[in-house]
Amino acid sequence: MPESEAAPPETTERKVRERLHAAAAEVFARKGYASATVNDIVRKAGVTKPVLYYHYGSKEGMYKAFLESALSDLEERVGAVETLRGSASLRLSRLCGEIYAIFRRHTDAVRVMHAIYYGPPQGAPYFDFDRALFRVEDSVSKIVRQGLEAGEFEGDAAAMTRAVLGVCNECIDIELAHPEKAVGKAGLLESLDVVLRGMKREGGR
Amino acid sequence: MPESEAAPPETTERKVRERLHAAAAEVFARKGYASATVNDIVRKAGVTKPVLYYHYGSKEGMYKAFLESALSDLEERVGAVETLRGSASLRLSRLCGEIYAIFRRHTDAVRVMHAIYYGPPQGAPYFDFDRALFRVEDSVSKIVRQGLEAGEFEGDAAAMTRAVLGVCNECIDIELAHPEKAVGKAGLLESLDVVLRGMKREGGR
DNA sequence: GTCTATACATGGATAGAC
DNA sequence: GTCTATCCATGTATAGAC
Repeated sequence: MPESEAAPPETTERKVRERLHAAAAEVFARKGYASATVNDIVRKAGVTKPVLYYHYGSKEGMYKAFLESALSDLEERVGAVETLRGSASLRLSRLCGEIYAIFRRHTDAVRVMHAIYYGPPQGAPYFDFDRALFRVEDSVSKIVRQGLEAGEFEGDAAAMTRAVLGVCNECIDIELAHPEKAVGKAGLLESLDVVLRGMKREGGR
Repeated sequence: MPESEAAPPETTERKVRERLHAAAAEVFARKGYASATVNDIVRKAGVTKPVLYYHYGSKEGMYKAFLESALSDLEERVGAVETLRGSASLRLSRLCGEIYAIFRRHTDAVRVMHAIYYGPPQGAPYFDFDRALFRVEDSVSKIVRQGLEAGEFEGDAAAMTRAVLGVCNECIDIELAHPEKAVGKAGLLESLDVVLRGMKREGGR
């Protein structure tokens, strides 16, 4: 990033950077890191190659800036939800709803992250997804344990945490693979309710 | 599976094909489709480039053969579990256990599939994952509906199906991202039990 | 800051001998 | 069936003018 010394009409530079950022998001999401080319990105952004290198240094720099902006937003919003009050069930609903909302805001980044995190590294540069994802896991885990202490829940904390995260991820996965079959926030909360209440009929067993 | 079986002195060809297959599995799983190179595969298999082209035609043919063998195994085993009898809960446990076992047998293929199916296509050739995955989903869904009809379960069938698949995928995802944190079949069944019984304490609310 | 033109490396695929 | 050597397209990155 060059040292700009009080240059007011920087609107052009800003817009170029943003256009590159948006174009990179689309291209990386459609092709993955390895298969995405700098040519693809600059073409979509309506600039030439050296412009990308001037602003982001390399394909790698472009990629990291793209992921960084999405994941920092995730951490911020999950942190905000942690301050809410109410029953553990209610707070889990809110948290899951927020996770889903973040996914909708950053679908491109989630798709790329998903592929790299669970799949082959694709030769992509290292990126610390764990920091943000552990944040989410800890947030769920904390609410579960509070529910246990309050006598609202019963069972194994780790198994319950996995079940809650499982329904969130399942609904996100469905939408990633088949957008037309998306279940939405409503479908997610419905599945969360299954986990909270159980599938078996009351008194059955 | 090659057509002719009555050729005894084919041991060399067989071994070469199998070595290539195994090498491709490792390389695709470590690098993904786009980033994996034919050179990587032949080097690991201990053969030269034209040998791969002779047996599999192209990088694409190598890739498809690799996935096909894993997914046909998946379909076959899921079909076998469908014949079992017992309560819906028990059959769901068996099915989830089998899904996990298949994942363990074909971790490489699952990793690659996961990335392509939920993530960017990576410029990989089209492969019909849906056929096999819908088979799994239908299998779970059918048991859930039978449980509902028998009065063993209560709730929304689609939401319950998502919850069950969610715990399976969650446990698989954990192992894909952090093998050292794997919860194993036991952990999976524990989480499935959470879904069956519910997190909330009996009588609470 | 942005352009044109190009250096340089790599990868998929094949020709042709054996 | 397998080898050596090579073709050719593509991709990242940069030099140098404006």
